Amino acid sequence: MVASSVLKMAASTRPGCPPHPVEVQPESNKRIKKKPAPLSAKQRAALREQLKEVHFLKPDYADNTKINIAGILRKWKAAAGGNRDNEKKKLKDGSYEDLWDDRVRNRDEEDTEETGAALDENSHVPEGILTQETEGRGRPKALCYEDVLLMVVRHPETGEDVLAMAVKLIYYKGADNKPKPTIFFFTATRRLMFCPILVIISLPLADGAFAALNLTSPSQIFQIKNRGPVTCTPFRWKRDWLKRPIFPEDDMKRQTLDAGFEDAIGPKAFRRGAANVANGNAPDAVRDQMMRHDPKWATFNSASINEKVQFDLQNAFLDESLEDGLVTLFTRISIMRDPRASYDMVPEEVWNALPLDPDIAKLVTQRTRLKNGKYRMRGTDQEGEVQRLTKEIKKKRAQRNKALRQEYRKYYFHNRPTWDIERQLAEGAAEELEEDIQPPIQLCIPERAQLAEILCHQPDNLNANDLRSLRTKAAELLSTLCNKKETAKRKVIR
DNA sequence: ACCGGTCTTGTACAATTTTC
DNA sequence: GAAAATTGTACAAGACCGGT
Repeated sequence: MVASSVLKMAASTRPGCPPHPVEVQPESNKRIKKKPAPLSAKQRAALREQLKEVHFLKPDYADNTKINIAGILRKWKAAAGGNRDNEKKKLKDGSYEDLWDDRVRNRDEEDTEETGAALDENSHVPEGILTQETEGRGRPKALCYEDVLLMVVRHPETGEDVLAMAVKLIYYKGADNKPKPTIFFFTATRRLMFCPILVIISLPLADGAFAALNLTSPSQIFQIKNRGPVTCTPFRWKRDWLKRPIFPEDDMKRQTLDAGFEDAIGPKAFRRGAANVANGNAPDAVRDQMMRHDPKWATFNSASINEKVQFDLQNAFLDESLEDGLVTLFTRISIMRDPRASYDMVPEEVWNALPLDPDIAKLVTQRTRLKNGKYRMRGTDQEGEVQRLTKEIKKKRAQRNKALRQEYRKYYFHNRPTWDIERQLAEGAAEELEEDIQPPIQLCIPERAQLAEILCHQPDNLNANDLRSLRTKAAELLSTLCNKKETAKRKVIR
């Protein structure tokens, strides 16, 4: 189901920001790296044997992974101009300081890291440098750690200590360029699949971003209680992590296609869905709160953090009841779902029957001619050209295959119902045991498989304790998963 | 025109198959 | 038996697009 996208999101697209992303290794260094000495046949066989057991690899992230949102990058450049005042003023008046506590104070930090000079934390960096920083390598405008406040709060009604989360989005929407700081509150949901807190727990654990050094497992997080008179205990992030993105662009597209939806479910669908559901179930005011908390409420200076939190948390708890609506939403989307469909569902015969693409054929001929019967081109004059052709061929083939996959999907979804009808009529009343087959979960990484199992097949009526341990388990799996990626799956030669 | 996205192209890396 | 080619995962970043 949809879970796979969640898994994918968490596992595959983490930015592997090194603790100090500063000294940028010259790219070439990595590439110059010599090829390892060739192995003997025996060694190779041994290695092959060993690799049979390998089901996952460590992700190989770029040194300086950035969020890939073109619009934001453009804004970055543009923001060097006058546009920043708005934001700066907001920060200056101290409105957010109590809630977003150490953020403001830490604002001038990258510089220290960069030069390696240990500036003391109270020293002030001139405005100019600040602006420069923001332009160049300040925080990305994606969701960063500093935008997320995870905390244990006392439930206003039950008095229980529960996890809650405030997420601040500055540039989340708007027809103009103006930042619209908006704070969303979340509490844990009973349906683990939709639980935002689960993710926010797992990612920092995998990153080691919690300020509390001995905080290393999800179960510890769930254990934290409010001690003494406080009713809110926020988890702080390590300073290094404040300006780093929590997660980058998602990769839901292919995953949801894999799950057999006719159209990929994207963030848009979620958003639209959420709005629709709220429209049906809640008065406008509540909907507005759900979609966008008025930024003004956080701007007053007099209130204490606890007041704020409490005020808004009540609304957050209200939202909880909408969870069921979300389930409904997925049901609605799922009407057109066909579990038999997948990303690449082109049958063998079709692949085999595929006529030669004239363009590709031409390129291949060209290459063959260039190679002139030789196999090894290293050092020859034609080497470069042959490589170029090889690349071109590869690209063309990839495009072609992709087009075919898409075409076939279209074709399938269009015709499938007709085929079914025809078949039914042909077979008369021959009762077909209508398979509501859940596609089996087949994932290489054990953590991913287990997690999928938990999220997809979560039992409905768990008691508080069981739910809690399941939640813990899920968070553990999720954070482990962050450090693994799938190996490539080789199919039989086509 | 701009925003918030998606699509496409290009790159690296590693495992595997093909070719000579 | 090793070089060359191909394949699949993943990341980067510009191109492109539809809605307002």
